[in-house]
Amino acid sequence: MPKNRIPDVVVRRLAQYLRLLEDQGFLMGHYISSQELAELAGVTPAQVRKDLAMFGEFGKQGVGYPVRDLKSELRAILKADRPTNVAILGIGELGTALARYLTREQPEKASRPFSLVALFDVDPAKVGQHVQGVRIDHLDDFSRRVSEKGIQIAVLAVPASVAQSVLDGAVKSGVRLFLNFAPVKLKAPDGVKVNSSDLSLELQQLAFYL
Amino acid sequence: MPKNRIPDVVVRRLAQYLRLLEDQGFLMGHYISSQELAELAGVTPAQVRKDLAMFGEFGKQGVGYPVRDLKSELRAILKADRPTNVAILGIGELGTALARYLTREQPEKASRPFSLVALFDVDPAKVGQHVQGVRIDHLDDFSRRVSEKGIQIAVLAVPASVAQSVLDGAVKSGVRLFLNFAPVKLKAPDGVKVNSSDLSLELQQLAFYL
DNA sequence: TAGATTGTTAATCGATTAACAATC
DNA sequence: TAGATTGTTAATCGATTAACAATC
Repeated sequence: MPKNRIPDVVVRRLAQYLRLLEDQGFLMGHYISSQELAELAGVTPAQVRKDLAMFGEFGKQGVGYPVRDLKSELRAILKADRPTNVAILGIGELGTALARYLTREQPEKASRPFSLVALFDVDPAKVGQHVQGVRIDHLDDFSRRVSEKGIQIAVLAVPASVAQSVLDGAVKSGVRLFLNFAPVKLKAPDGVKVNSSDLSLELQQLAFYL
Repeated sequence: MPKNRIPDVVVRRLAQYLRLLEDQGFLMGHYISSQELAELAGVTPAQVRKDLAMFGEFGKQGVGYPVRDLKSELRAILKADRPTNVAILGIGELGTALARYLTREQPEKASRPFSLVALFDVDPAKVGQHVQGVRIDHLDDFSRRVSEKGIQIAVLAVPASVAQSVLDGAVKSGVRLFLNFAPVKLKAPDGVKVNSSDLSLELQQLAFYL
């Protein structure tokens, strides 16, 4: 499965489909058509079929996709069938909110694929405290904890001014996947993926439509 | 200026360019070339020129774009030259973090285009309390406050289960621009714009690359 | 079988990049 | 003027949509 060939936007839609199936599972019969799934997701049926066909032939002509199987295929593709270990770097207001969010109760039968395994900050007043039962370590210990705790994804909730250097350090420690909340464009070497969520950019974009 | 003709992705890059100019302002001379701006933004020079050309001829051949003028043009385009009134709906952990974020100190000369003017929740224990000096009102008062406070953008930080109905109510109250943090796909009528920021979708997308 | 829906190919659409004449 | 860089047109690229034969 050459991931380089799969557009990001397809992966995003697959995650969307999976969530829709998990949310609405109890309302559905054994099969769901591309038409029905498309309606839920707000896309075209052709797009649903194309997205799914990139990973295999999951459907049955004349009937649709078997819901149970489709869910487990999607979970496997997205690695949602196993726990993924997440660390948060920067335990300010936002980092704390994200920690709570990640450990919150999940609704009904949804899989809970993310485990919060470590928290980091540089403030001596914070180091040693606990959030949601997870200890805050000093950022200097990050490298050691990557192997100890098996950190797979690092969430950056640090100030913009230090985001790039924190990222660089984390990359050196062997982490390849990042979700960045600092309002800066980060540069990373090949093989490292950085998704960004930028509140002020989102708001600024909305303001254009005023 | 027919906004329908401007792709979303262009607006997003313009906001990015503006931020880069504001962040790096003190390092720059009077002019910046599309080449230089492109490097900062991580895009091609042709894209920078094309994006800017959609709104006018801001550059001077052989020289580049005058930084001061370009900044103020971008601010005008993005409405960052005037305050925009934002309300947050749902003052849980995330809503509180967002409130703090929106009222935080801004670095140096950056414009501060967003004013947090109102907060809403349905929990009687929260109504009447203050966050960052702003009172939490009951969501029932939303409609009244829209006109009183001139709410232009509503940030949805409510639970996923009620996000759609809260959105519907806010639309009835006359708000047209939304930033949604609930992990659900929201439906809105034409003329209403909803941007979404979905943490679990971002993480799920990263997990694909494990 | 008849009806329905998939998987896939071909057509369309839109955005990005390249190229270059205009011009500062 | 000579050199550089814009604004814009044309070429490329990639993703979305339409269409339909295969087939359950």
